[in-house]
Amino acid sequence: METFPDILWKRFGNASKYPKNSTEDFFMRTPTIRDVAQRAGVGVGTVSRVINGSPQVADGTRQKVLEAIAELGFSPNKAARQLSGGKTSTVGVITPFLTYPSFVERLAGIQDVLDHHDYDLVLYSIRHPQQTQRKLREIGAQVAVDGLIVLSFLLQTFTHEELRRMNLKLPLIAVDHDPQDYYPHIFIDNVAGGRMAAEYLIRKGHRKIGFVGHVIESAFENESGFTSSQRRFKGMKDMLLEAGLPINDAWYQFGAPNEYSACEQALHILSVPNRPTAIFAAYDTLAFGVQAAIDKLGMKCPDDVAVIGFDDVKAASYMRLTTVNQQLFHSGELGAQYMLERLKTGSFKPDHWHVELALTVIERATA
Amino acid sequence: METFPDILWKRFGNASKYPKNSTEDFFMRTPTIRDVAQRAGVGVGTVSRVINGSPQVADGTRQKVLEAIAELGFSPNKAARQLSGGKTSTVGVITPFLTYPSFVERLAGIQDVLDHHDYDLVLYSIRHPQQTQRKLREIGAQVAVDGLIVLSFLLQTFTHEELRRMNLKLPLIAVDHDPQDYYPHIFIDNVAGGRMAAEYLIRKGHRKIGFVGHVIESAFENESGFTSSQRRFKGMKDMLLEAGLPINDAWYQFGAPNEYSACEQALHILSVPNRPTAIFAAYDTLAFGVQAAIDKLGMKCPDDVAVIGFDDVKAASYMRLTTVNQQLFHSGELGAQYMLERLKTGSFKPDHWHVELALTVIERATA
DNA sequence: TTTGACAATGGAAACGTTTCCAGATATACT
DNA sequence: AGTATATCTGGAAACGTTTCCATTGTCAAA
Repeated sequence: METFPDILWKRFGNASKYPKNSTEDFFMRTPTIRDVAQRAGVGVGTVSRVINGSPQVADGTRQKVLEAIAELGFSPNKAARQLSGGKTSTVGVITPFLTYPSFVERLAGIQDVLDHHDYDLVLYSIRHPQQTQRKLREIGAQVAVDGLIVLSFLLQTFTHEELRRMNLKLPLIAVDHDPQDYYPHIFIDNVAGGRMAAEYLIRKGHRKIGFVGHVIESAFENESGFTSSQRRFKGMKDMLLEAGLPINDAWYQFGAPNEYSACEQALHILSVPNRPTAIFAAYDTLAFGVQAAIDKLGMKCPDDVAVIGFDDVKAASYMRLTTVNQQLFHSGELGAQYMLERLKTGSFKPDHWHVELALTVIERATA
Repeated sequence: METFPDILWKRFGNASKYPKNSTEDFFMRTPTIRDVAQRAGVGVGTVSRVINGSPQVADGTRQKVLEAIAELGFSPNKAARQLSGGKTSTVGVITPFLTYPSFVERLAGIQDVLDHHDYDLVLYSIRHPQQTQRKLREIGAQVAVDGLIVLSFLLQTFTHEELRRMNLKLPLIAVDHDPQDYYPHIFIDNVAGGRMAAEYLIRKGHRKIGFVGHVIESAFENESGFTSSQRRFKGMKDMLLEAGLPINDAWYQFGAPNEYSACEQALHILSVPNRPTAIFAAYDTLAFGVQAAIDKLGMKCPDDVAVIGFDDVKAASYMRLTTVNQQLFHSGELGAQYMLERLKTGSFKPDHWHVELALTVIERATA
C-alpha cells in the first residue's frame, strides 16, 4: 500500500551515486546541469550562465541550451545552488504563533509578492519568547533563507548589541513593528490612529465614548510588544482630553483579544447607568464582539450605540463595520518588495528604512 | 544606512572562499563541521555521526564533540546536508491562494506539529489551476522539501498516470480532499455533514429549512474541487426528502463565499412570503452573513430564524454559532503527523491512507 | 601468543551548482 | 601578415555535509 511516488522514491530516489558508467541510464534520474551540458554539446559553465541570464553567451549557444533544458525538463537543484552560490530564493517569515486575521492578511501580501518573483516562503513561528534568540540563531546558521521578515511582533530583547554578538548575517525587515533604528521597518502610528477614531466619533456628535481593548497579561505578549491596543487607547484619550470630553474609567474595558471576550466587556460598559453612546474597539475582531453585545441588549448599532473598529480586516467590510484602515495586505506586499530589492541590490534603500503607512477612517454602517 | 547584519553580510558573508591559510581567522566565519572536528580533535565523520545520533561513537568522544559544538555555536548547514544526504527537514504545504479562516486553522495544525519536530514549513500557493502541474514539477525537481501536504483542494487533474509521467519523487498527503486512491488523504463526509445539520434542525422542530451556499463559478474553483458546499446541500436535501419535509427552491441561494454575499442571499430567502424558519449555511463564514441579514430585518436569531453553520472555525465559538465541527486544526495536525511518520519509516501506514474525521453538531445559541 | 571479530574512527568521494581563470576564436587596427 | 582587444567558452575548484570503506585498537577465544 504505497503511493506511486513512494515507490519511485524508494527505488531510485537519491540513488545515482554509483551508476556513473552507462551513458544512458535505463532509469530516469533527475537531470542535472551536466546532462543539459552534454545534450547541448557545451560546458557546464555555459549552461549555468544561461540559467542565470548572463549576457556572456552567444545567442546560438543560448538557444541550444534552452532547448536541451526544455527537452530534459531540467530545473536547477535548489540545495546545490544555495550551497555553491549562497542564494536560496527563499524568504523566511517569522511570527508569533497566532492566527489573527490581520496576521493572515499581511502574510497573504507577502506571499503574493514573493510568488511573483519565484521566491519561496518559509514560515517560522515562535511560541515562547525565549525561543526567539535560539530560532534566529538557527535560521541564521542554517542559511536556509536569504532574508527574514519579522511579522507583527517586536524584537524588543534584540538590541543592536545582541545581534552583533549573534553575528546574524541575515537581512531583516519588520512589518508591523514599532519604529526602532536597528532594522528597516514598516509601521503605523497607533496613537494617531486612536486619535482619528475618537475624532471621527466626536465629529459624529458623540460625547461619551467607550473603549474595548486588549489587556496585556502574559509575559509573551508583553515582550513581544503587543502594545498597539494601548497606543490606540492613549490616542483616543488624548483626543478626548483635548476636546474637553468626559473621561470615565467605567467605560474602558480590557480583555482577551477575541470576539467573545469583547462581547463580555461591552456588556459591562453598556450596563453602567451613564453609558457611552459610542465604543471604539482596538481591533476589528473586538468590534464584532461589541456588536454582538449591543445586539444582545436589544439595542441598535448605529443609533443606540455606535461602533468603530481598527484594522479593516476583510470581514469588516462584510460586516459593514466602520473602522480605521491600516493597509494590512499592502504592508505585507511592501515588506516583501523591499526585501527583494535588498537582496538584489545589496542594501535597503534609505527610503525603505522607516516606512509609515497612512491610516484612513472607513465609514460604513456602524458609526 | 544599513542594518548591522547587512554590513556583516557584505563584508564577510559568503566569503571565506579564499582565506584557507591562516588557522585562526581574525574574522569569525560561520563554523563548519570541519571546525568542530578540529576543535574536538576528531575526524569529520565522527562529528557527523554525533550530530545524527549514530550509536557508533564512544561516549567520551561524543562528549568532546558536543562540547566543541556548543563552544563554537555550530549548527549544520541545511543546504549541504540536503545536497549530500537528500534530506531537507522541510515539508511543503500547497494550497489555493485563499485566506479562508478554515484554511488558516488547518495550516496552524500543520505548523504546530512540524514545529515540534524541528521541521520547517514552506508555503506554496496556486493562483491558477494551470500552474499546478508546473509547480508540482518544480517542487519535485528542486528537491526543496521532503514531502508535500496538499491542503484544501483537489488534484483532480492529476491522475495516477500523469504523476507517473511527471516522475514525481515526493511523498504526498492530502488534507481536506475527496477520497481517491492515488494518495493518502484526510477527509470528511460532506454529505453526511449536511444530513446532520438538517437532522438537527428537524429535531428542533423546524419544518421549513433554507440553505445558503457557495456557487461554483470560476474554472479554478471548479477544477480545484470546491464541492463541499454542493455536497452539504445534497445531504441536507436527502434528509429533508426522507423526513417528508417540503422542498422549495426559493429557500436555497448560492453566491460568493463571504459574509457580505451570504447576507444578501439570506435577505432574499427571508423575504419570500412563506419563509423558512431555519437556515443552514454551508460555511460558518456564510452563517455570519445570515445572522447579519436576520439582524437587519429586525428578527431575532434563534427565535424567528435559527441558523446552523458548518466548519466550527474559531470565530464561531465567539459568535455563539451552532455549527458542525469538522476538526480543522486536528486535520492539519494529522496530515503533518502522518507525513512525518512516512518520512521516518519510508511508507505510509495503511491506516493512514484513508482517514475520515468525525463530524459533530455543536449546539450553541443560534439554533 | 596468535587469531578473529567487532567497535570506533579518519578521511575521500560524492551530491549539483556557481565562479573564476585560462584558453580559443573572432574582430579591428597597424 | 601580425598584433591587440573583445567576446565566448570549457572546466576545475569550492560550497559543507553524509556515507562508505579502510584502518586502528580492543578484547575474547584458541
